[in-house]
Formats: sequence, C-alpha cells, structure tokens
Amino acid sequence: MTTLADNVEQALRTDLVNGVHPPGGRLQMEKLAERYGAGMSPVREALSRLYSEGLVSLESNKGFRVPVLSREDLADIAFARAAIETAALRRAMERGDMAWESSLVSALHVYRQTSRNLDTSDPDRLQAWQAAHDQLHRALISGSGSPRIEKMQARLLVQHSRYRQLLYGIPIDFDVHEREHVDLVEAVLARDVETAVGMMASHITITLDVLDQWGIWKDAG
Amino acid sequence: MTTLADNVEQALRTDLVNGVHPPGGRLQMEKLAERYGAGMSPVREALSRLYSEGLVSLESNKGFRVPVLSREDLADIAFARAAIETAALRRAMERGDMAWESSLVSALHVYRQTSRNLDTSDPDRLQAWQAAHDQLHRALISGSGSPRIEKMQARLLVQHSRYRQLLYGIPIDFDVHEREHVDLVEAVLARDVETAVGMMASHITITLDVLDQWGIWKDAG
DNA sequence: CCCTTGCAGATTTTCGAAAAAATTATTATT
DNA sequence: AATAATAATTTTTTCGAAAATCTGCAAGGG
Repeated sequence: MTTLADNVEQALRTDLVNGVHPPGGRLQMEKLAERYGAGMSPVREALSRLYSEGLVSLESNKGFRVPVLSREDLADIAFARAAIETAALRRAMERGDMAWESSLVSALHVYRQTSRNLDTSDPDRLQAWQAAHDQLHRALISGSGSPRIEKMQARLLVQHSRYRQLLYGIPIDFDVHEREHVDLVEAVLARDVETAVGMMASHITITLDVLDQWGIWKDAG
Repeated sequence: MTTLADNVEQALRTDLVNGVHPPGGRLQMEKLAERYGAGMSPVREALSRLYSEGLVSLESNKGFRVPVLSREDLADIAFARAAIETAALRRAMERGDMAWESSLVSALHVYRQTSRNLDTSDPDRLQAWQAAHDQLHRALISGSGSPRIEKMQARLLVQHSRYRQLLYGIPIDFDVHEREHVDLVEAVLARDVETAVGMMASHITITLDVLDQWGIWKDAG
C-alpha cells in the first residue's frame, strides 16, 4: 500500500507540470496541505523529494517555490537530455534485444495513433499525446539497461514538460514532428548508430528552436 | 542560517559514504534521531532528500535502508558517469575560458600534492586525497556551464565514493593513478578533444577494473 | 505437520501544536 | 519625512504523541 506522502508527491508533480502552481510563485505549506487533503508532514516530505528531483526550489527558512521558466533553463535541460539520451541510445543499440525492439515498435504505434488529427484544444487528447511521446523516448533508451540513466531521463522529461505549456497557442506541425520520430525509430531498428544518435541529438533541441522562432522569451528569460 | 534538516542531511551523507551505516542495513528513525540530535521530522526530511538523490532506498511503510553494494550497481554508476562526464568535458573544452583552465590547474596541483607519499592507513590524508580527487573531476567539467550536469556528476561521485571502502586493503598504485589525471589534464588544456574524452571514459571504469581484478564480488554481487 | 489466523510489540507514518524564523506593520527618533 | 527600532503577524520548521502498518510468534484448525 502506498503512503500519503507518495500520493501527494505524484499529485504535486502533475500539478507542477500542468502549471497549476504558477512558476516563480510560493508553495505554502498550509494551502498545499488543504489542497491535497493531508497534514503538513506528508506535504513536506513530498516537497523534499521534489526538491532533490529539481521540480521545486527551496531556500532555508523561506519555504518552497516553483522554479521560474527561462530560455537558459530549457537549454540546460536540452543539453542534459542530449548527453544522457544519446549515450543511452548508443548502448541500447549495442545490447538491445528483441523485447526492446518490440516495446519500441509498440510505443511508436501508440504515439502515431495519438498524433493523428491532433488539435491542441482538446486537453484529453493532448495529454494522451504527451504521455505517448514521453513513453516513446523512454522506450528508446530502455534497452540500455541502466537504472540511473533511465531515472535521470525520466526526471528531465518531467522538467521539460513544464515548458510545453509555452507551446500552446503556437501552431505546431505535428506531421513533421511525427516524421522525426518515425525516421529515428527506423534508424534505430536498422542499428544505424551514428544516424540515430545524430537524429536524437537534433530532435531534443526542437522545443527550444520553436520557442526561439516565435520569440517567447520577451521578459528577460 | 541553515536548518536542522540541512545539517542532518549533510551528516547522514558523510556517514553513508564512510560506511557508518552498513550497506543493506535499516535506517531506523529513532536511532538516527538520537545519533544526530534532532527529532524525527528533520531526520525524515533529510532521508527523503537522500532518497531522491539515490543514497538511500525507501519502501512504503517499511522505512529507509542503506542500498547494498554490488558489481552491477558500480557498473551502472560508471556508465552514467561516463555518459555525463564525457559529454560535459566535450562542451567544457569547446567553451571553457581562462578561469576554467585556471581552476583546473589549481585542482590538479592540490590533487598531486595530496597524492605524494600517500598511505591508505592515515584517514585524514586519505580523506584529503579523496576530496582533492573529486574536486579535480568537478573542475574538469565546470567549464560546461550546465548546472544540471554538474549536479548529476556530484551525486554520482558521492555514490561512487561508497565503493572506495572496498578498495582499502588492496595495494593501489597511486603513481599510475596520478599519471592518468596528469595526462588527462594535459590533453584537456591542449584542447585535444578526442584524446581527452577517451582518457576520461577509460579512467572512469578503473575502480570497477581494480575490484574485478582482486575478486571482491564473492558474495553474489 | 503445515497452514492460516489473531494478537502483542515494534516501527513507520501522520497529525496538531509549539518553537523559531521571517515578514509586515507600527511607533519612535532625528 | 526618512530611517531605525520594535512589536505584531504570518509562515516555516520542529517536536511529541497518536494512528496506521508491519513483524514475529503462538494458538487453533485442516
């Protein structure tokens, strides 16, 4: 059975990703305790974990805050993701077995299905598409057999997804995005290491590129 | 001013690295609270952070434990380190400035001094050598300008250092070890990227190699 | 004899309130 | 009127105990 702190942690993570708590704002114990229907102890424990995870910031005796979004920060996430995911993909392509390939094909299929005729105004389908996209990225490196790398990637994906909010309102070409992944998986299954790694690296910076192109960082970000 | 939980966190981290709490053993709230002179709340907060950091494990309603040491786990740490430190070193060598080079030379000097006539039976000097060694590795990638990569590396170094205990009792050739670092820094300062990255990658697995060579993993590790 | 069931003790988890620290408001002083 | 000092308020942090959960053992039934 799960503990109360576990539930609060998960609920908080979801809310932080969905922008329920505005970036830069304070996370007050009392209000959070009320919102998540728990005492201060489990809430504090959840926040402490999320702090080490990089999803909230903490200043001694001043409490927790939601980290601000900035171009610099997103660029850092992209760099870290590129470092981790390319290294992991290399290894996955060296040692990945049939089960890995199978999960990869499966994840790609779900992703493609959720991509079909997607419009960003339907929250449920958007949510499903995001989940499928992240799942595909996890599947890609799951063949590496490195628990630490997988955990790091998962955390970076969560942090990255905070920035997806900024993408709404921008017309995104999902066909191009889908083709990138299809081509990537194709190269991976063909065990064409250099091509696949190169595609992965360039794909990871796509969010940053798009946001740059639309001049999102007006406010000193 | 720092908080009680901060102090306990740091004390616990040090103790875990030094093997004060034996791997595989339980970390009981009451005993920890007494040892660190604090109530259960700060202790639990410290443990929660260390859990997200990967230094302790947690099973719901069963409390915290010290993760066991195993060959598989050390190999994972080495792989993750290689992925992170090589990528970071690449970037540091691209964009690192004079200040970075300076800190690098400085860290190398301290490391070499603490290496001189080192014997593993003097805890203080051993401690200083370890600190200097880790500092050198941090300095190497500090030029990358990526907060996330630096934090990940720092955590992996802490986790790695739990395994250093296994090295005591084994005669280590510190001269060879020292030369590895000297050569690495030389290649880095010469901005010879491929050579430096290659040396870094092979150096990181040295602990694993040495422990393998001496057959440390008798007990199903 | 083995397997379930129920209880006692130990331990983790959570709560509610006290203590400590920071923030805001107020008063005093130059 | 501006600054410093002090008081009041809010919020974080910590404590001590209650509640929930787990563990080991013994009794009862198949």
